[in-house]
Amino acid sequence: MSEEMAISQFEPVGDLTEEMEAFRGFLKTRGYRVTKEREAIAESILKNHDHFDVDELFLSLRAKTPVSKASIYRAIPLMIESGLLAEVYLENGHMHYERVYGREHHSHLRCLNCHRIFEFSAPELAQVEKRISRQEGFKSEGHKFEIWGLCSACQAEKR
Amino acid sequence: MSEEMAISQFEPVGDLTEEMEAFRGFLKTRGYRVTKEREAIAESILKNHDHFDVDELFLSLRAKTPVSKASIYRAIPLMIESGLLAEVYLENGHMHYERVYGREHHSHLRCLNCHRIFEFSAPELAQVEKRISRQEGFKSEGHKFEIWGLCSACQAEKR
DNA sequence: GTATCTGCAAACCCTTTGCAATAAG
DNA sequence: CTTATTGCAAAGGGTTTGCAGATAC
Repeated sequence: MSEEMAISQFEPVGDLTEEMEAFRGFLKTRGYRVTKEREAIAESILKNHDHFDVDELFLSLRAKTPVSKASIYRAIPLMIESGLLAEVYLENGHMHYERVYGREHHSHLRCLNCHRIFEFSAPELAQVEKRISRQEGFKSEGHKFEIWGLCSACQAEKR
Repeated sequence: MSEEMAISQFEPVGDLTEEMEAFRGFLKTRGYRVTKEREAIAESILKNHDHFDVDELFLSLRAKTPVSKASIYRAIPLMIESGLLAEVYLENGHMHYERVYGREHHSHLRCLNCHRIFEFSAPELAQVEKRISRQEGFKSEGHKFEIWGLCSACQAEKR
């Protein structure tokens, strides 16, 4: 596990050509237009947002290439459909998203005290998804696993 | 697994004395008052709501013992704290709840087409929670696992 | 040139909150 | 009696939408 550090932290990625090209390809295939706003949004997410909410994205775009919140909200379903993003959790009344493209599938540990998100991988979850789906005649497309509680720092603090 | 049938279906439970008494006890212990509104809400949930949203609860109470939505919204955190309820998922922009008291822990299969919820139990999930928490120094308080995809009926329909 | 997309502002809708009246203990 | 709780209506706040102008193709 590594503490989730991406929120509001700049974390440049080497070459985005491939990822951006994949997104443009998705748009064209679907008959959607490749606009500078959509490119700016996707690029910002690929560059510096592993986890984010709409406001963070809006603010981080404002400096270089301002995009209205309306356009961000309209772009999100497209990015989810393209496999670039996923909704992860609701906190304080608004949704938080996570970049999926180019990252391994993982699950979350959520601290109820400091609200930080930690990530981990547990291979048996995919097996559970598979087994239960087979048992129930379900055609699964994904799963989500989350653990909540107190992180080690917050346990220490309360002692 | 059994299809989740409780939504807007009456499903009487034998004797609610014990469950209601537990809820009253919780209120008293915390210094909260036992009001007829809180009793009506808790009783309605225990009697006929395994899964529900605020509007369903509001409407089902309206006939016999009307309770305002404000009071329902104010009662929910208390019921969650008492262990009677849990938030389960956000759909169509509003929260859905599930009765916890007197039911076994289970996970959900969510059909993306018909939006029905199916339930299942997978014992290894508790083990994953335990193992990961130990590994990460986390003090866990619960977990949630969800699988989404197409239920068998919806697969057949689309064929 | 034409249909999609954008920004703006207003609309939406679920949820929360202020306040005066009511009821629990 | 005292203080928590209720219902109402208004406010809040994230998200969606109508529309006119801009832009991709």
